[in-house]
Amino acid sequence: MSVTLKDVAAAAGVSRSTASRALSGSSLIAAETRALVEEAARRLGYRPNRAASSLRSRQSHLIGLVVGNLVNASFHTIAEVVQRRAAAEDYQMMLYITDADPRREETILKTLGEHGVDGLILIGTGSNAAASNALLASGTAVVNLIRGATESAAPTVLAADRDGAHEATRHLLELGHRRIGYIGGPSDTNSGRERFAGYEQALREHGLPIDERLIERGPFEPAFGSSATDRLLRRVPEMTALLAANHEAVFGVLPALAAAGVRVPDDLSLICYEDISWLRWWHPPVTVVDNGARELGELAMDLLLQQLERDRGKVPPARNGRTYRVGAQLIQRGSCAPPRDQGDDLSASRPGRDGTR
Amino acid sequence: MSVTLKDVAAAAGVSRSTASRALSGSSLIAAETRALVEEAARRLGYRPNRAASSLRSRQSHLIGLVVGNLVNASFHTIAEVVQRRAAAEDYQMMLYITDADPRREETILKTLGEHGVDGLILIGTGSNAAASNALLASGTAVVNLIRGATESAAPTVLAADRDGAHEATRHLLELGHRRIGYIGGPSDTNSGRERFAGYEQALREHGLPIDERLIERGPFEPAFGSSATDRLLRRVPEMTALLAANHEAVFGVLPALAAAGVRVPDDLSLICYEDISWLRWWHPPVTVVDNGARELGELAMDLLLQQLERDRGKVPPARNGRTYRVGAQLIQRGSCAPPRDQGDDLSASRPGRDGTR
DNA sequence: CCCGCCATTGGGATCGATTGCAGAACCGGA
DNA sequence: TCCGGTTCTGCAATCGATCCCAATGGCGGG
Repeated sequence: MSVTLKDVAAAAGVSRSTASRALSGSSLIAAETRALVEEAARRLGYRPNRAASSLRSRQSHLIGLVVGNLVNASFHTIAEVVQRRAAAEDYQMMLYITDADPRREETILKTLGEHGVDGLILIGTGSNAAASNALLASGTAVVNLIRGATESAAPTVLAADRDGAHEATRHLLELGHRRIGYIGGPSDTNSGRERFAGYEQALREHGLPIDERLIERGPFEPAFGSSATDRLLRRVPEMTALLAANHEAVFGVLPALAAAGVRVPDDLSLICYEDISWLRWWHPPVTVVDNGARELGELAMDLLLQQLERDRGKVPPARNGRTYRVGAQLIQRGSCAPPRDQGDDLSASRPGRDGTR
Repeated sequence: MSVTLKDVAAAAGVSRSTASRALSGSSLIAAETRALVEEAARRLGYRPNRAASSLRSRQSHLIGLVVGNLVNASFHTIAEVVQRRAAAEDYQMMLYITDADPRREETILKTLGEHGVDGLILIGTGSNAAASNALLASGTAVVNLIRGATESAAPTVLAADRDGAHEATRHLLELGHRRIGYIGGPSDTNSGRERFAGYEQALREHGLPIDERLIERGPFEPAFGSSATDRLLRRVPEMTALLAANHEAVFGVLPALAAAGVRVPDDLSLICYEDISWLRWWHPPVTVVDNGARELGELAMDLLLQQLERDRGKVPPARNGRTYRVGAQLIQRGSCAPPRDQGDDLSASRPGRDGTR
């Protein structure tokens, strides 16, 4: 029913092989023949049949992106970047959502195999190294992103979570803060562990003890951010700064602070993790640690395209599980200030706003 | 290199045709033969080659989802729903991002054709009805979502934007508000027009005039929300309620209100459009109009699967461009209250918080 | 003037699964 | 025992593009 290569060949008065070569940019073809075929293809509105093409050539021109969810700002930024890059290189992106469920992830990896994706970017649960290695072995390009799996043979792109948290904490310390609250993710996650380590390290470097009362770690949910904030405020009223290193929790932290009448940065300096566009519209604009979602996506695509290139050249080199890091960046805005005088009476200064309308 | 149907057939001691029929759930096959083949397939770890399958059967088991971006909460909710449903029905989802650029959209629609997607859900720019109709004609199932294209022959699923804005406005009117501000999207968009119409209608039904000074319409950006809020507060200090019907602008409206020291709902009642999970964690929890993103996605998938089913049954019935609406829902939380006494002196009552906690 | 090389082109097999059609096996009834 | 019918199975063609291999034609050098 639709126009096939055979039709184009007939219209151009050449054979199918010649037509194929002309359109696939092969070098062993006369320039004028190519022009002839291209013209015929255009005239007939020829659209190649990808199924046939990938059946024969074993290249699907499909890449898969597996993410935990799309709500997380970093994830959908990455999805946008990957889709854009893929399209530019004539690859199509199939998107999969695991909900952080290893079983769903496993199913997805199998399906990906069936469809013969050429490449795969995996923001994984970390528990399916075997399945992803199987794909690698069968010739699929694989890149792990954000969450590394130790036994994976594929390259891994990680955020510099430890550095980011370290830098943020140090910034607060250098402003003079000594009682710095921490709201983070669970310790069985990569980012939860690393960011906490950065916070700890910075304190230690300043010779400060780790005060458990200043620390709240819990699930990636707004509700947790809200309750954690309340607990911190109640437990340690003399806290002068807060590092909110759990992205989802930030949505609960901000309103909880507002509800408690805490003024930022007058009463409390605040740094949030992961840059979400609207945090710059906050009042005051919030200082954040940008984990570089865009760059993470770009680097992962670079590595994937490299592998893809190599596979086409049929030079499968020593695969390695090298790890790359994308640096974090502290973006200073208006939510941090030196702590006020310690002797200050909190309750006296809180009720009034400073009135700048 | 990998296991093919031929291998399975050999292992089970049957022909390729029989093996194929056994695995594809054909009815003309003996139960025990099927069991035999299935067992062999499992044992060998057979994974069908989708490219070959779709070449022959003309079914790609691929569906496309085209969205403008992934930042908008409704869009990524829809992406999640569609992906989930698709996976359950053994379809794979390819995701495309247009950035609301009609030219990109056109390219994407063509590519979708090449890959022979079985179906397509299009949150379009509205300007490529021709291309999508071409797909429809070539046997691809198509559903338009959120943004309708008048000349499209495919069914369309829309949000009840007019009703939603109408209900929200009426709610404010019934609480006693008379000066209700409106921040909305540009009038060349579907939602921008419809929501404004709902606002207008409600006012008219209450015999109130449309006051241009209370109205701000602009781009889907946080920055616009912020500046629009400032302008409204300055221009009409006696405004007692605000309907923020521009989703992206909400991110600017909330901080702008906080910055201006406006208390919600004491000084101003507030309703936002589109339910974003963390608005319930706001202080106070924000009353919203839920446009039903989840239901929009579900209904679009239902319609798509229906078409897909029909195509398999080879009963292409009268295609029609019927339009469906998913009702909006007012979710009342804590950001609305009756207006305070008109004679009240605003400046006198503002400094103190009402002291809870 | 003939030979051989290079640059192109065409023929036809091939990728792996699906499917129309023909035929085998089996059943019961006459 | 034979026949018609039903149920299941196998053969072989097919989908559309790719690519190995052989063939063609032109041209320069010996």
